[in-house]
Amino acid sequence: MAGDKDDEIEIPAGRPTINDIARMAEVSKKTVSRVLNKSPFVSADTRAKVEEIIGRTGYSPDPQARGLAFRRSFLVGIIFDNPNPQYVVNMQQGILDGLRGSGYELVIHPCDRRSRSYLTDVRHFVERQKLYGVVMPPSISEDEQLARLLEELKCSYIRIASVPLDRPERMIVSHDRRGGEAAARHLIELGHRRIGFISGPSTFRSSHERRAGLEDGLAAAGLSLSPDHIAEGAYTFDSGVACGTALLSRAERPTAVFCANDEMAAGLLQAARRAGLRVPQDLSVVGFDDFQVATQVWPTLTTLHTPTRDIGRLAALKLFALSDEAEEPEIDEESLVMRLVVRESTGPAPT
Amino acid sequence: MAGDKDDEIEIPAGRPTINDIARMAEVSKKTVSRVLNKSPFVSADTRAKVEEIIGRTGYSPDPQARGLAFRRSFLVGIIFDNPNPQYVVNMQQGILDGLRGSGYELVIHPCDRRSRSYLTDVRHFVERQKLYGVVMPPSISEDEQLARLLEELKCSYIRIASVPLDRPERMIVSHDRRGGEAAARHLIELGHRRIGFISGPSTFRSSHERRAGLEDGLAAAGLSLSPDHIAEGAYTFDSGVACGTALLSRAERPTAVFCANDEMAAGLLQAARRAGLRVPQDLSVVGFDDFQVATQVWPTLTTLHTPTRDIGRLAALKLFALSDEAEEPEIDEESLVMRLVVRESTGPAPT
DNA sequence: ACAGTAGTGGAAACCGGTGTCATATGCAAA
DNA sequence: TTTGCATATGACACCGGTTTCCACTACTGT
Repeated sequence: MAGDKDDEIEIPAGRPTINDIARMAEVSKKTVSRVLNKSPFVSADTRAKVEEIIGRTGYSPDPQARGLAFRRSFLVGIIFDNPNPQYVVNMQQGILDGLRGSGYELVIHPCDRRSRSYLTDVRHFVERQKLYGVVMPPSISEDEQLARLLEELKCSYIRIASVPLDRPERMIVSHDRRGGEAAARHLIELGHRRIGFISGPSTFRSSHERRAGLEDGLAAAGLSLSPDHIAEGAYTFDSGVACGTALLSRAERPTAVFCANDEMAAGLLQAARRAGLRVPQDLSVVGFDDFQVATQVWPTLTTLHTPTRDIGRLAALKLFALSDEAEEPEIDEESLVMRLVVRESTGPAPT
Repeated sequence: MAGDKDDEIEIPAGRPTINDIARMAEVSKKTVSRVLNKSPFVSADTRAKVEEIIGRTGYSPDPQARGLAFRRSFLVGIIFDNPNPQYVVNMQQGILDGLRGSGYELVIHPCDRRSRSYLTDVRHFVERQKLYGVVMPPSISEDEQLARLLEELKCSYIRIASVPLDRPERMIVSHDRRGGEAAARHLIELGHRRIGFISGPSTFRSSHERRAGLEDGLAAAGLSLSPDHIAEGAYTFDSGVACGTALLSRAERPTAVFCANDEMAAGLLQAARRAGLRVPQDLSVVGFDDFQVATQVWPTLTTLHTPTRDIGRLAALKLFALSDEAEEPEIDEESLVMRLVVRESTGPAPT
């Protein structure tokens, strides 16, 4: 028993490791590991002692070493191709909300679905980093090839889309269709009968759903969407200008137009101004998203508020639920409802 | 020598490890490691053989194991508190441009400087992940406490700001002042003499610099900025409306106003409309940033284009240069110049 | 009193890389 | 021929965790 004068508990110099904690608590590192991983086979006394020391030293296990042993990382990825900066930032914030306090971090991976190497890039990204999971917002979420790739790589994922695409535990379905219906009801209540629609790109389901909702609402009032009053845009401001110009030059132009997003609605306002139409006296406009642009144009846009950040948070929580690390979060469906925000761009139909 | 029938080269089942490569190349794992790390002490033959096998198997080393041995990670962080989504997304894209092909990934960490735990949060983030480096755009880049914290944690960082803050190798200085001067020259050439300014929050250096540039330009023409024609905004649309309303109600109102960003310029347009002023006939407006909003308002904004994405790319490259992993990138100063984009919101001064 | 069993803790191997150090080889100089 | 040095390679420990396996308690039931 030489050198047992040194059984004083020393605080190590740098960041403590599991060995330091074990030494200070006078247990084996395995026992510390059991405490860290909440194993039931640790006596209350031992657990308390170890936890006290962990708290006092501020120890937290090294994610790399942990990950190496677990054969996975503590990183969550977001793979996206959505062109709207505000959508992206809100979604990132939401995911981080859900990750907070878990020790997981968020790694971003924007991509271009048209790129030849897109799937290979994603494969390298997920495989190399051994991601814990990924979140995919639209429209990348609708890519079945990508979903199959992640399946093959055994990487958990959550898809956010406006229609159910696969197993519900891996999906968050946004209520775009009901949003479109709310827009329709609002315009119909204001007396509009000739209601037009500017869609997003045909590759976006959200645009289809928003249109389907509009048609639901119209049908309920005995109305329908005339092919003459539909234009296909690209979710961009410029496409909104172009589609708006086209719609407003129709012989029987609509008295109200529902746009599949705010950017295009802003473009439509521009087109209306150029055509000498006053909004909302001559033309009512409804947007979708309730992003900043909705309050920065004139007149301000009546639009549907999308709870992007809430959806992001939910996505992170669902990811944890997938691997039994947490309970399936109670989905507060009400918080995901898209609410109509009435501003200046809608008014009674011209007589 | 029992079992030497098995010296056939087998392709391993899952992802290959360094051991698999070593076995297939009939060298030690250490030699493979040397090839990976470009050690000069490997013969050309051996190197070629190992590289051939690496290429054929698609092997790439595990960043976690590598990081564990190196005592650092292959993650770059971006710490930001900038409220503009488009700035954030452009910056992220730029950093990713610079990281592409390097094997590094980008981890995001938005934060709120007013939060009590902000510095602690950053410390945990950087320390736990053992980040290779971080990029800090304004205004978080101006926080000296944060810089000292990173110094203490021995974490490389690049600060992006409109004035030099510390050692140049850790800074990217944006040319906000010259941008402000260009705005001034433009307005002066159009005949404006009473030129106003809407600033950002006083905590943003960029706003000071943009104003200083404006004053440079005015001084060169023998003009100056009247205190009556200055209002302090908050870089937000609403503050632009408020400041605009204030400035336009002055007895001698300015005939042109330079806004420290586009959002506020959009707000000013709104205020002008409410005040019954036509832009640009009665009032010229110059913004700053050239973000999407600049082309989505009416009239479209004359503004200064900021090369956010290029700056982000440069930041990533500089990070590598800090640790001799790469040459100091040749800073193409010309690509960082902020160019005036003339659109509809500026015109000759009213006579 | 004597096994049988569940609860608890430790030693050693392992995850996939890198660092240190020793050794083997080739070639020029003594 | 021997020495000396630089280059090329490998053995082994190590980074900081987890898992496997085993030993040692302290209870039970008979």
